[in-house]
Amino acid sequence: MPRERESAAEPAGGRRPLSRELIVREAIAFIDDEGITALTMRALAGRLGVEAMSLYRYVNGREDLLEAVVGSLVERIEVAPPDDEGLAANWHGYLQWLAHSVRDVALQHPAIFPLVATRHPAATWLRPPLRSVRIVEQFLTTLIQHGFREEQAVEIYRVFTSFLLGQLLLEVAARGESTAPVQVPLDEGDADVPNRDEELDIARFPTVARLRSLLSEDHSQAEFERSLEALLDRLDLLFAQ
Amino acid sequence: MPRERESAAEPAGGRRPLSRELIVREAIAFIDDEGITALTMRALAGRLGVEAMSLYRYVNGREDLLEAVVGSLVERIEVAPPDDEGLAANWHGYLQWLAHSVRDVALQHPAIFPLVATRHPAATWLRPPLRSVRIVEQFLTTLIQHGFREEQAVEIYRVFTSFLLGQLLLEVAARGESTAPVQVPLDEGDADVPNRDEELDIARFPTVARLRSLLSEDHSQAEFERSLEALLDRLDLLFAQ
DNA sequence: ACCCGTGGTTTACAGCGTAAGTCTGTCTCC
DNA sequence: GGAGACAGACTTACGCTGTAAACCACGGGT
Repeated sequence: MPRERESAAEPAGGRRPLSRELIVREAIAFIDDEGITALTMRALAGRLGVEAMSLYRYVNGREDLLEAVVGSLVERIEVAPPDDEGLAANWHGYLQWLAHSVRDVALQHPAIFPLVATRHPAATWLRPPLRSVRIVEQFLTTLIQHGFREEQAVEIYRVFTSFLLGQLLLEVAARGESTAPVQVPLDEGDADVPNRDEELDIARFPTVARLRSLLSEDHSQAEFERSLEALLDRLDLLFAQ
Repeated sequence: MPRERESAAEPAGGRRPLSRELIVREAIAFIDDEGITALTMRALAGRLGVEAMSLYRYVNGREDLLEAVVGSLVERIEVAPPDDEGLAANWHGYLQWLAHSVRDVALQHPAIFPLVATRHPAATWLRPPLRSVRIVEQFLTTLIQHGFREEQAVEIYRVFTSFLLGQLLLEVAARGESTAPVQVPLDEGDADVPNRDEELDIARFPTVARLRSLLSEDHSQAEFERSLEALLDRLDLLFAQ
């Protein structure tokens, strides 16, 4: 006798029943695969083997879906390092760990992070829908319990967040570039050579031309670590206790 | 005798003839007024007293229009400080001036800056369409001529850009919040109280609750100056010459 | 007188988000 | 067993979007 199933509504298609979580998860996968502009209600529904309007029972329209997607990613940010690594013992360790946690999520979903960055910069994390209070809470309490004054903690929160935002936005963009397939138009050959004048004008921009390869190198990882270190050192200096 | 007009095609309607520049300018004003999602080809055309399809003679579709909008804003960034202020004499002065130039543009068009930030982080400024090579060129040459090695100049460019990006994204978001009218639904009173549980849970997040006013204060201006100073000092240290 | 480029309009269409109605199978209570 | 109730999907329909394509008006140039 087969193990009982909690839902008898399985139409023998092996299709999991719809749910908000499933829809959001699939939306994330979809955006990862095909980009955010390709995400339409119908297309997403199709991927779930379902009609578009069915989604509306679980999701309050496309805007709400995107909110949920962002929320889901924010949820994945770990708030506290595992005890056994002793990272929580000093605030350097904590901030370092948090930065990497955010970075991991951002790099796992490069197509979504810009959305997170523009719709939920730290400034708006405390407005409904409250997406990440728990991160802020953890952040502030950790710093305060390590001896910072309240205003200092808040200031560090701001500095730290804007640092992360800029750094990751750039890194995500850089990676998207290097991995993106070169967009060859594959149109009819009618296209008149329009991008010749777009070519880098070596006469006008000699330095950029000379340093081009240097500029397009990807140091993201190392640079991230170094900049993070620098930020922490600076905080050390600023708030020497 | 009235001064002669260079265009005899004026249909007595007082309407300037269409042009790419005019369209882009109007699009910027539109976004400033009504936000980016409200910008549709028909709406913009209507504002120009013209039919939607007329825009397509000057603009290669909506996507191209947005590109042009971003490009126009990037163009407005001044590349070099006026000679008479002596800011170009030291690289601190130059970077400070450049940072403020970018900041001015960002704060003048808060609804557009996120678009600039996500579509044109520094990493993509060197790919066609080459939007801001001249900024990069000026940046690099200035630093190099002040004694930095080439790799240093490139690294500073990266650090500086990610700093600006994060800082301004946050500031723009913060300002948008404080000035945004509180979105009261004005629907029928049918709406069941759904945002009660969204309220800040004081029990679970005591620190955030306590520091809420501190967190929502707007120190953007002062903080921007301070962070910029700190960054420059750090660069001083790092590349002490 | 003709033509043709310039700068617009008109018409048309596919695809979007989504409001509203409808079907269908299962659960619950008698 | 029968009768609702109801959840979870599908179907239809509407208004709006971006945009392709065809169509005019008209002001010189030859």
